[in-house]
Amino acid sequence: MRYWLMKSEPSDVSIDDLASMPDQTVAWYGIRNYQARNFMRDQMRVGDQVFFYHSSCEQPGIVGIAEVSKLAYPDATQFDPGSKYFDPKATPENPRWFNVDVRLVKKTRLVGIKELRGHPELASMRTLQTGNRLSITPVDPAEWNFVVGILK
DNA sequence: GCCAACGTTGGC
DNA sequence: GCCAACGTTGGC
Repeated sequence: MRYWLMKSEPSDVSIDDLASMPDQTVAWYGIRNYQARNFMRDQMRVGDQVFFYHSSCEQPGIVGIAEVSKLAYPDATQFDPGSKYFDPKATPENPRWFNVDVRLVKKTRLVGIKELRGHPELASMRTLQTGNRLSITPVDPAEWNFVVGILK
């Protein structure tokens, strides 16, 4: 089993939005970065554990734990001309973008980016590196366990 | 709103 | 295949 960190803008889908979804599950649509897509399409498996992270907001940080509940499948928004995620180069026969489904495991306290950066144990966490622009990043088991430890 | 960082695009 | 221009991300 792998561990991941997935960023979402709370103005788009917040942890509370996720909690109120049917089955507390959401399709992780709208990823238009190849590396992030490849993580979902090639590496994510049902049961993988995910830190749900709020980005581009007043208090960026980890706000919950979720899990992959469905393997990657074509992202429906790429075929929708009315969507801002529409991709004219994608066809149902040749989809370009994929997403997994993610289900809430539990909300946690907010562990802000500043707090995360304050722990030397997390110094090499992908998402904390300057210039990191990936919205989906792998998390080392040691990092995962450390963060779970400070959540309490 | 600023801006550093970096991915993508497209002309050559 | 190079690389300049452009767009986007995301913390501050």
